[in-house]
Amino acid sequence: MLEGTPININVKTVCLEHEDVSEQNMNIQTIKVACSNCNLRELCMPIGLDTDEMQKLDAVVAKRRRVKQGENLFSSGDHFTSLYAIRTGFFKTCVSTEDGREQVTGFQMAGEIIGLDGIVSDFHSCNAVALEDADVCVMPFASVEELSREFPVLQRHVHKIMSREIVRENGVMMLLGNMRAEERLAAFLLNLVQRLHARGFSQSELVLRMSREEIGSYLGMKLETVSRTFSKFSDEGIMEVKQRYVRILEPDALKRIFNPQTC
Amino acid sequence: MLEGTPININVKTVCLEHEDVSEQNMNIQTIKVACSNCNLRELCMPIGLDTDEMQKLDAVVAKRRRVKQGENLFSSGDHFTSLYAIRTGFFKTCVSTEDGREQVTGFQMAGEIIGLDGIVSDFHSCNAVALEDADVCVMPFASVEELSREFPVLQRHVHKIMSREIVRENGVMMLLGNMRAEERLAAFLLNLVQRLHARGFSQSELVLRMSREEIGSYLGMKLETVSRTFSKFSDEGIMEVKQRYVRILEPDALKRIFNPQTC
DNA sequence: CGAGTCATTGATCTGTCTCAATATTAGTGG
DNA sequence: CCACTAATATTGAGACAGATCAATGACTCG
Repeated sequence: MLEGTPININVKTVCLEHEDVSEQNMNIQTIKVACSNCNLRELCMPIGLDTDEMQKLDAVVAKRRRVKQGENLFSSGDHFTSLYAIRTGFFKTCVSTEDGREQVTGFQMAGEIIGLDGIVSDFHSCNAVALEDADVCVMPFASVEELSREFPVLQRHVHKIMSREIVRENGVMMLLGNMRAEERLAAFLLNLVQRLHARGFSQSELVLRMSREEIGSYLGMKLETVSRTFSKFSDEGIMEVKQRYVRILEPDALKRIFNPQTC
Repeated sequence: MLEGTPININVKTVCLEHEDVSEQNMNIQTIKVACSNCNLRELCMPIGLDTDEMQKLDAVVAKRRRVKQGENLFSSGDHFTSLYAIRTGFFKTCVSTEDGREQVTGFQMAGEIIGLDGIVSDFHSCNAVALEDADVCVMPFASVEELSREFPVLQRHVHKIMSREIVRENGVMMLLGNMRAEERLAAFLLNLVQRLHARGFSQSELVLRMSREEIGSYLGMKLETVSRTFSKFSDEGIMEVKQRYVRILEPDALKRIFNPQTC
C-alpha cells in the first residue's frame, strides 16, 4: 500500500548485492548498461518490447552513476535532467523547510525510479540520499520522452510509474493522517518486506537500511516512539528486533494491527 | 506549496460561476466543448499549440459531464478510462480503509485535473466527490496518450501535471508529518486563497466549500481542533471567521505561522 | 581500543483527542 | 412566512498518545 508494487513479478534470479567484477573495474564513463541484459528489467521496464525497441532503450540508458552512502544523487534546487533507475543500493527522498525540519517522503530500492519530482519545474524539489553505496542508471528525461512518443508501451509504462507514485503518496497520507504509531510501523514493515520479497529476499527477515530517526520522519513520529514501538512488538512476540535487524515472527499479527478489520 | 500552482498565469476574465445559457440548455451528450475557446485553457492546457493542434485537442475533449453536489465523479474501484478537467465546481478526493476511516487527499477546483490515480492499475483507488455542483471535461486517457505521442508540448504538459501532483503530495506529507495544527491550517488557507486568486478571486476573502471535518481529514486533525484553531486565528485578529466565510486580515501573520523563518 | 553515532528506556509534559453540551445555519414542509 | 429538523460549527473539561528531556547501553569504524 505504501510503496508502489502492485506489479507482482516473479524475479527469478535477482542478486542485488553482487555484480560482475568486470563491470566494477571499468571506468564509470565507459560502462555500457543494457536494459536488455539487466536482471532488474522486469521491475523497472515495460514488458512487450521487441528486440529493436530494446536496443533503442539501451541507447537511452547509456550512463551509470555510483553514489556513495551518505551522498546525494540529487538535491533540492538541482536542475532536473534525468530520471534514475536504481540498480543497487537504497535511497531516501526528503523535503525540508527553511527552518530545518525534514520530512522523509519515501525509501527506494533496486528497480525503482526516482527523480519524478523534477519534471514539473525543471528543478528538483527534494533530496535523494543514498543510505548505502548505490548504483543507478541515468535516463535523460528528454530521451525518455522522445522514446515514449515512439513506443506506446514505454509511454504507458512511464505514466504508470508516475501514477503509482501518486497512489503510494495517497497511502502515506492515510497513514500520517489517520493511523496510530503501531499501525504506522506495522504498515511500514509489511510494505518493506513485501518489496524485498519481490526482489528475492526473505518474507520475514530484513535489515533496515535507515535509522530510527529516518523511519520516524517518514512515519510522522519521533525516533523514541519508533524505538518504543519496536520494543512493544518485540515484547508481544510479533517480531525479533536487534537494532536494525528485524525478524517477523507473526506476520498475521502485524497485518491485524495494520488492518484490524481483516482479523 | 500544497496544491500545485507553480504556474503563475494571469487569467484575464475568469468567470467560474456562470456559463452561456445556450450551453446550459443543450443536451449533455451534444454539448461541444472546445479547449480552443475555453477561458480556463491557460490553467489546464499547454501553451504553444497551433491551430491544427488545438483542433485535434478539441476532438479529444469531446464530452462534458455534470456532477451534482454530493455525487461522485468516480469512486474507488471504478474502471479507469478518463482524466477529468474541472470546468466549474469544487471536488475533494479521498481514500478510505476497510474499517471506514477516510483520508481526504486533496481539494480540486476549476482548471485542475483529476483521475491520475487510476492510470497505474486501470482502476481508481480514490473517490472524487463534488462539494458543489460541478461540470467537468471528460478526456479519454487513450486519446490523451495518442495525442501526446503526436505533440511533444502536450506530452510534456501531461508529465508536468503528474509531477506537480507528486510534489504537492510531498508538501502534504511535510504538513502531516512535521507541523502543528496552527501551521497546518495556515498553510492550507494560504494555499487555497493563492489558487483562488489565480482564478480571479479575492486574495483575502473566501468561502470554504468543505466542512470542518473535511478540512480536518485533509490536515490530519479532528474537526474540533480545526474549529478551535479558526477561533484562535480570529481572536488574534488574523482573520474574520463566520462559519464557512473567511476574510484574511493579516496575511503576513498567517505566513509567519506557516513559515516562522521568514518573519 | 576509543570516539562518535545510534538505539533503548524511563519520567514527565503537552498538544490534540475525546466526550459532551450548546449554538448556528440550511433545508423542509405546512 | 415561520416552525421544525437535521446538519454543521463552536466551546468546555478531562484524558491520553506521543513528544520532550535525560540517562544509559550498544554498535560502528577509523
